[in-house]
Amino acid sequence: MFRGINSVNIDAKGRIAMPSRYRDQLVKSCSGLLVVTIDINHRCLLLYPIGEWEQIERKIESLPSLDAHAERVKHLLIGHANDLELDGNSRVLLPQELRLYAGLEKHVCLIGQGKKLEIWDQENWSSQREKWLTESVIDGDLPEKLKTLVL
Amino acid sequence: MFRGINSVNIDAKGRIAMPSRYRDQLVKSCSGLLVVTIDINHRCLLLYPIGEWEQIERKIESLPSLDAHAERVKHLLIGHANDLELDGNSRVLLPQELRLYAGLEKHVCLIGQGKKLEIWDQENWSSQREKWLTESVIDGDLPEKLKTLVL
DNA sequence: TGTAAGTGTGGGTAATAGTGGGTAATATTG
DNA sequence: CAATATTACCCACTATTACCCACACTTACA
Repeated sequence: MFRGINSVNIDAKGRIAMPSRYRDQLVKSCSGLLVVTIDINHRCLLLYPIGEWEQIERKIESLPSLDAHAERVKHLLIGHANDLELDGNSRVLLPQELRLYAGLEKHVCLIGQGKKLEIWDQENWSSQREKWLTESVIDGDLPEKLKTLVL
Repeated sequence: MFRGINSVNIDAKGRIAMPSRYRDQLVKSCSGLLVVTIDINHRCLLLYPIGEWEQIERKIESLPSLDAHAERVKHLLIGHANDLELDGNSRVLLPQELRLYAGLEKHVCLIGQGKKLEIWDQENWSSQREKWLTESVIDGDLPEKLKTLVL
């Protein structure tokens, strides 16, 4: 289970170090095999243990082929998915294509989100975070499940 | 399972190199025998391991002969299908006819899409990708399965 | 506070992937 | 059957990547 923020640097070769608290867990649960893809709503990346990803992939694949929305999701998510493996130093190499998409330069944030880690450019994350914080909550728009959520 | 993007160049003879991560898999699963045909919705090509293609071909062939849509699909897909084989350097030669259809010049993208690889001209892919990325998601139109997808 | 262990970062190097092109064999055309 | 074009099979070069080692800095603990 991923949670919390980590700030890490991308090195000249495009690698990031996996925070140490996730390492044992990742080696045990998926032998260090991960999949990274794009987030289609934000300019950030999503990082899954291979097993988690495969479940999602199966769901996406089973979507109807002739539906335009399904096709879009399939192309964006599966089309941008890349297998990764932790190296000897527990780092992963992020493909250039994806680094460009998310605007990852040097300083990035890893945001734990349960099954997955999100990878944000530091700047993008800060501004998105501010946006979320200042957004007012209008009850009318909330889905039923959210309305009844007890924190 | 094909996933992710690869940028490759078509050489002067019309060949493209199969990304290395697929090579072993292709040799094992289909002895390097592939089938390429056109995508009838986009200006790109579809590349299948021979086994996968044969399943699809059987389905297409069993479509009713007197249906106009079925006839169209049959002609376009089966009519443009070409057998390919990986050469000693793990490359395949794309027939000129199909290269022209997809507007493949020099820089192309291989997009993994589960059972198949899509072959796009770099430019076409970029613009189609932008289109998909900027398309707004209108909940009302989403198929049920997509609405409940949890990433 | 000093030492040891571990994390995050940088970078060198050998292996390999991707690319280009020569040439001989094969197919196509007139 | 000759002339031409196309394809298959090599070999060679370059850029990228995987793997390794090194070091600075933090944390843990005596």
